[in-house]
Amino acid sequence: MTRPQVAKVIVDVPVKDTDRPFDYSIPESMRAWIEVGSRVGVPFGHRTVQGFVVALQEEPSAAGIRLKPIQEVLDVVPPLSAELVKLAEWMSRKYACRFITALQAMVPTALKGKAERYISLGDPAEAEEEDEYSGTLVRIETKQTEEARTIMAYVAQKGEVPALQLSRVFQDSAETIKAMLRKGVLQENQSIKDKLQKKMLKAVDLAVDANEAEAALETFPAKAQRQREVLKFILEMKELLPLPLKEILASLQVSAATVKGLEDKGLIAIVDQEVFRDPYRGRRFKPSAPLALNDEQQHAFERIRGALDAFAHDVFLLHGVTGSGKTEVYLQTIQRCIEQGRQAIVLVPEISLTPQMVERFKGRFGDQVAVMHSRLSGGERYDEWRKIREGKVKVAIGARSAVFAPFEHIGLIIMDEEHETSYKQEESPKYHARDVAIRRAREQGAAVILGSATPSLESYYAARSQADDDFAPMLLEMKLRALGNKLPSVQIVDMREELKEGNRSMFSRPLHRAIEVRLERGEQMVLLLNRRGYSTFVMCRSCGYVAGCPECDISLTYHQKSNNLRCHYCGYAAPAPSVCPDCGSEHIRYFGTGTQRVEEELAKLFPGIRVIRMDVDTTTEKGSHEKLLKQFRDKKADVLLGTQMVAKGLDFPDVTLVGVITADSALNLPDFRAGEKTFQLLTQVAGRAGRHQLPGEVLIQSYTPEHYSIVHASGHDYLSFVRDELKHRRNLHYPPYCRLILVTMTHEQLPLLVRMAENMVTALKGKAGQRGWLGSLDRLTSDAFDVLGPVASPIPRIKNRYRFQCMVKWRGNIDAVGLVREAAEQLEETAQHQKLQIAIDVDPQMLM
DNA sequence: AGCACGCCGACT
DNA sequence: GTCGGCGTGCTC
Repeated sequence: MTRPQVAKVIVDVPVKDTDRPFDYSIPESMRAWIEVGSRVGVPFGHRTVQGFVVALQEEPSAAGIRLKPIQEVLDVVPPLSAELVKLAEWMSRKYACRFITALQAMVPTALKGKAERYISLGDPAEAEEEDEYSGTLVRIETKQTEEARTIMAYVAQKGEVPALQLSRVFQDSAETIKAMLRKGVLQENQSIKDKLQKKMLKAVDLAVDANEAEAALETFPAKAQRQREVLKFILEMKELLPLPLKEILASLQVSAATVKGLEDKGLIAIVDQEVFRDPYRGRRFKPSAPLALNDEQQHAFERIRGALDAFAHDVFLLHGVTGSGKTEVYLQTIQRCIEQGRQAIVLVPEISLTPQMVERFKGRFGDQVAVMHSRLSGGERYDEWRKIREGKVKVAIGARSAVFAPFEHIGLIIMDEEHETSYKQEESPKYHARDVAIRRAREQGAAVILGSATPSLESYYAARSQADDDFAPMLLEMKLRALGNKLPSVQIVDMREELKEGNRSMFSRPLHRAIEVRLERGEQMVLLLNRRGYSTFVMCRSCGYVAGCPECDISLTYHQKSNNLRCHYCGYAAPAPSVCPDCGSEHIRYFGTGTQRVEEELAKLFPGIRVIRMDVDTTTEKGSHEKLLKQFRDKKADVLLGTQMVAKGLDFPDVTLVGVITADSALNLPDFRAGEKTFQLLTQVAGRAGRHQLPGEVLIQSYTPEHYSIVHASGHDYLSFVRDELKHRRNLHYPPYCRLILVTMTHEQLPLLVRMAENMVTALKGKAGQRGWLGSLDRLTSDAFDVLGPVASPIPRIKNRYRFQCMVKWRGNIDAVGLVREAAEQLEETAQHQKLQIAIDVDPQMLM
């Protein structure tokens, strides 16, 4: 039998020089365990690092070079499959990131092991040998000294001591320890240690077969009746073996010694069993049967089922108004997928991964569902992940990273709220889960559903034009609400008029009146504060001083709870000043309409009003988000007040009013998607009203009520919005009419950075020119490549590093990312010693 | 990234 | 004369 002898390993050293496979020999003992996707510990330079096997070879490639052997295999089941390794490789090209960065993004952080050093006694034979080579320096009589003897005794007793521990215990003996290591009296070895350990539980299993145990019951000695009871119990529960020891002790009120007695008789075995920390353990979910589908749902379902049955990798864009019953379509297609023996992934934006959502999936599919939450602890998340890897579940539901769920046979990937920006990861690998999902599905013959009431312009345009071979989703429309009720009426309130009429409050008269009415009727309401672009910064009204971060050019945010000012970017914190540090004036004030201020205002205007505030301040604690929503559902409050997070996916039957305090605070941001964001947010939040029997009303307060985003949102008119927005995008050459790559360069020294940034633009243009791509986007050429900038980044300095950026706009069938990467590497080469950092963001969502 | 090797200042 | 500063070079 020929087994591969060489493994190609990507090591966990995320820099350019090591971003390639390294070859290792596979020791005989490991050959049966190592696969593509295995996580291994390998000697690398002067240390041990973690790595992933990305390829295997039967024979050593070139003769001559002797390979180091793999030191250890870190998991029994490889955490990645060949399919995922391939996907990671694709990601590293598509998003210009290191291979290892992509691989690491696919496994839970619990599996990011680091080497730990251990000290043990050296092999005596080798110690002698070593002595031959050691110079006069180490010729201290190690074995003779009292100190050395104590250390050796300590190590001998423990067998293996973490190096750190040894150096702490014998702080003053550093020299002796070093000498002992050199002599070989002690030896150091490194081993990769995971961040988390599997939780183990003592469990009981039969050691003999059931019949034999039954027989033993008959002949049990009279004085061991307790043991007999235990054995009987175990036999009764034999379907559930192994049983946790704790349960047996509790159910039968016996001591561990009794059970131990059975083990001594050889009838049962006490084993260590891995515990899956189930965050939903003990919670019961109301089972739900498939609901009847209306015509539109049925049509969508049948189209998708057709793709599933044909094992086609079709992509569907399911455009359904809020409340049109997209989730039921998801559930029934997943059902179909499971029936086929395949697995499904459901991606949801982090903030809509609410208990409501989880409940619907758990209710339908029970414990076949694994949930991946950002608020799970590392261990919990690892356990959910293992359920997937080990085939214990059929459905994975989670945020962005769930797209990497390690299933073997994926049939369906669903992305709910497809337009959400949280699908784009802002740290490296800066991937978009939509693109990864489509790529993965294509390789696997799986179907994809992108669902939204407000699809992103990119997706909608691709579906409409059917131009792009890579991504041309089929459009499925659902225009009616599933329960037959109408979309809520939306009224826009012109806040300029309010001001003219002398109303300086943050509540317009219509909104004020509407709140009053709800309070009288005992109905509930949702108030949205669109705080994007707003923050509670501190400004002096006398001199205009604004409190800013000393290391990042950004204003500090005021936090009421701790009464301090904090920097969003670097974490800098300072106490909030009571007088202006610049001019000494006392007229220093906190600006920006925070949710706290709205809450205070509500309390003042409507005495006795019960408000639940949901924002970053009130939802940091684990489970607080759920708790607040449950309180609101239980009618413990009249108002749910919050930022974006109240707009998404919630479904409360008694909400009849949705108020948007300021619709346009995001419109003026320097972001070409500002209009789209505003439209989406308004549409989503409007959809929270009147979802059930009671009719809903939506009030949108705005200072720019004529803006097409606001007008079309109030009319529930997605198509008109798209028409206007596309016009806008075409004129300004923005996606979907081209694609973007944002290149951000940072350096401590500004003049140097500026020079480098200019070099970058020159290099990009030069390379594009050589390839004949350089062309103005105005011309209707199919291939185009243009570079804008360099300019200072919107946040020009972070953590004392200046930031400059340039923007590549391109389209056509060209490898634009490859070119950018090439230019970046070339620049890093020439500026190697100058600490220039270059970050490439492909298809950026945030331009700030 | 780390870790070792290597070549110049402040100390016993 | 050494200890150690961190520049720079390599990792199958």
